[in-house]
Amino acid sequence: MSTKTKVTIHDIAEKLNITASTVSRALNDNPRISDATKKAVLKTAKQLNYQPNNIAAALRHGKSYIIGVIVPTADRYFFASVVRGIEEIANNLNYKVIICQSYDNYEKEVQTIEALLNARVDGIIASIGKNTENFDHFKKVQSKGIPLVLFDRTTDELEVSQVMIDDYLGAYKTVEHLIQQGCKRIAHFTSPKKVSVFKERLRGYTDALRDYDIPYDEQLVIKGDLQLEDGREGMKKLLKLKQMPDAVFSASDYAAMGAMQVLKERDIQIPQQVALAGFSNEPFTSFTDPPLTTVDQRSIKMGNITAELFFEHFKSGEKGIVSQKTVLKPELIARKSSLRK
Amino acid sequence: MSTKTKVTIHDIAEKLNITASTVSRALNDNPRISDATKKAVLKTAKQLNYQPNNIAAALRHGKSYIIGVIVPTADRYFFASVVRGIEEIANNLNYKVIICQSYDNYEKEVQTIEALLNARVDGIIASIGKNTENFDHFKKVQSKGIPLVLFDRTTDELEVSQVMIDDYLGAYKTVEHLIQQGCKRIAHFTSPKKVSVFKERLRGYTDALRDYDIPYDEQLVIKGDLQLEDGREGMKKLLKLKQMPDAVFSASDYAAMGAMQVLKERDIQIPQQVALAGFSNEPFTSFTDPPLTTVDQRSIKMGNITAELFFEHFKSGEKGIVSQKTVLKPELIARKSSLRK
DNA sequence: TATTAAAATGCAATCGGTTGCGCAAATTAT
DNA sequence: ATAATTTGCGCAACCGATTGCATTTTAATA
Repeated sequence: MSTKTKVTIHDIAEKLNITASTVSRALNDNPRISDATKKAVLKTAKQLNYQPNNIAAALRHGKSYIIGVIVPTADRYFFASVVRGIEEIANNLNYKVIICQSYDNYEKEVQTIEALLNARVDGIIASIGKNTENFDHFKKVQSKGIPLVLFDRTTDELEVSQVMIDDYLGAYKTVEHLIQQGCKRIAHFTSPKKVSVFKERLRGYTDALRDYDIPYDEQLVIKGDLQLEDGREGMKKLLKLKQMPDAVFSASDYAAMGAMQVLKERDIQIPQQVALAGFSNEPFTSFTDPPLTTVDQRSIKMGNITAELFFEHFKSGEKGIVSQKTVLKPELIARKSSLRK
Repeated sequence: MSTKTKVTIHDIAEKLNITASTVSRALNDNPRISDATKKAVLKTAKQLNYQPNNIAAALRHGKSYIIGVIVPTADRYFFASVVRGIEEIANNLNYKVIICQSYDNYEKEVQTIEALLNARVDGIIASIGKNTENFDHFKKVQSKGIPLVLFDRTTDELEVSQVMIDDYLGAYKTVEHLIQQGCKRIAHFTSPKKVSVFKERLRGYTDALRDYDIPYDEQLVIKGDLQLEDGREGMKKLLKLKQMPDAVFSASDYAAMGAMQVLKERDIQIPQQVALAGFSNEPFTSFTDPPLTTVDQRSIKMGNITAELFFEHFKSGEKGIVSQKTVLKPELIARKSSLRK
């Protein structure tokens, strides 16, 4: 009850015989207002059950205190935790976060950007969809002077601030680790998509082989969508080669898991016969048998840093923003799937 | 370039020598506007690089086309996919979704509600935090006539529409399944929290035992936080009993996983010596060895239904809303961890 | 051709705060 | 005691789009 019509600052003003301006200032703790008035305003605000309307404020000063976050999908651990990391920071600064999923669909991504623009979000944080090859929608965001920061799935075609992990290093270290465990024919699961992370991991893979004088064998590089099923098929393909690999470094934990399943079905010893390593440190990797060696992407940290970088841009005003690239060091998590002892 | 000052419908109007009202109507495809004018408006809108401002529209008709979703944490698969399910529906109806995490923290939950109210979201969908025992903040939402729907973690203390799965049934079926596999001493991991889902699962457990004439043994019911570590400790505790259980039904997949680890470390055969079952169908459960029997909570479906229920309320206008309780049937996913064949 | 109905557009208020500028009262300085 | 500040608050425009009602233009009917 009580909440008949919406109560506004005008109602408060009326009841106190002052103006809405004063009420507004009082509520915002403006120093130009006396403490007495402030108290009175606060009191009647409670009495009348006043609920501020951010929309009106947002309209007035063109700031919504909302930032849009676009991820391919929110139900993958990695993205979910980055979002969590972003939210932690944003919330502390009184910003709300709108989460949008592109489902790796280009059109949806474009539409989402448009919707966020219409909603007048104060900025956008995004991880680019797998199939995106045209970046005009992101350029539009920038041209409107709206802060934009990309994380993980980024692109060089945009002069934009970005946060990612050193995928190259993560891959290099993993392959190096496999080599040190005695592996000599190391296969790699990668993606044909033009997403930098996969290209970087591939580069880390080839460079590590080269540095350790292991010949690069094209047959051992399997391209696919990196889902579990792709890993299964990739592994089967590898097992048909004249010479079987003695290790698989997958650019995705899921594909690595698929490979593990196939190996176990065929009673091939992991890691003795074939060592395995994935990428992302998905939660399940520690639960498999054997636990899967993988690379941690510092997801929450990445979210924190992305948000911090975002707010830096934000404060640094319209101009004078120089795009900045932050690269986090990934961490190799060596587990039994690759530890030959 | 070009985007000097913000261009509004007034700019379009000026350029065409018509009024803003006409532009507004044209943009909204109002039938009272001639096609010729509409085309002209659309054209100059593009020319001027016009970007609609939803905030102004929102202020005008008190609708933000945004709904707030509160989950304890967004990086758990279950919640992430419910959110995904909600988003699917909402997006199709041109609604955006603000995701907020309560981190199972009561104060944060209250603050979040307040923030969403200030943001004038058109409604709120929430899953209650574990530690919440006072529901005034939710009552406030209702008293303001803002649609509220709860999912999964709900409460009877609120006359509110809710969507959940039949936790009782899920538990009952699981225990029944274990019994049919020949288990006679079935332990249960549960939580001491006052969250209905755990109470229901416990009830399903006890009822199934009763129906199959298996004596209830208090020692076999372990209360804890249901994390992996709690499962490990619970299992160790159980193994110390004079008479070991021959099955464990855990109210959480994580705790079940902990139990599995302990059993494997001690070379206790699963499911022959101890059968295992969890709850939630977390993605990792199919990757464990043996794969873990569990109960699927239809998370995406739950999200879809929750959103649909929400929008029903929404349309049914202010009054005439009767709270409605939707219960989804869970699905027992019997895997090797419990199949004694 | 005059009359009326229908179609297309304009007018002006409104949504709920915010804010630059101005004015009067209270306080301090000279 | 008078001038110079400081303090506290009001006035009114404004943010950008929406909408009920009025008005004008066009088409239809008598």
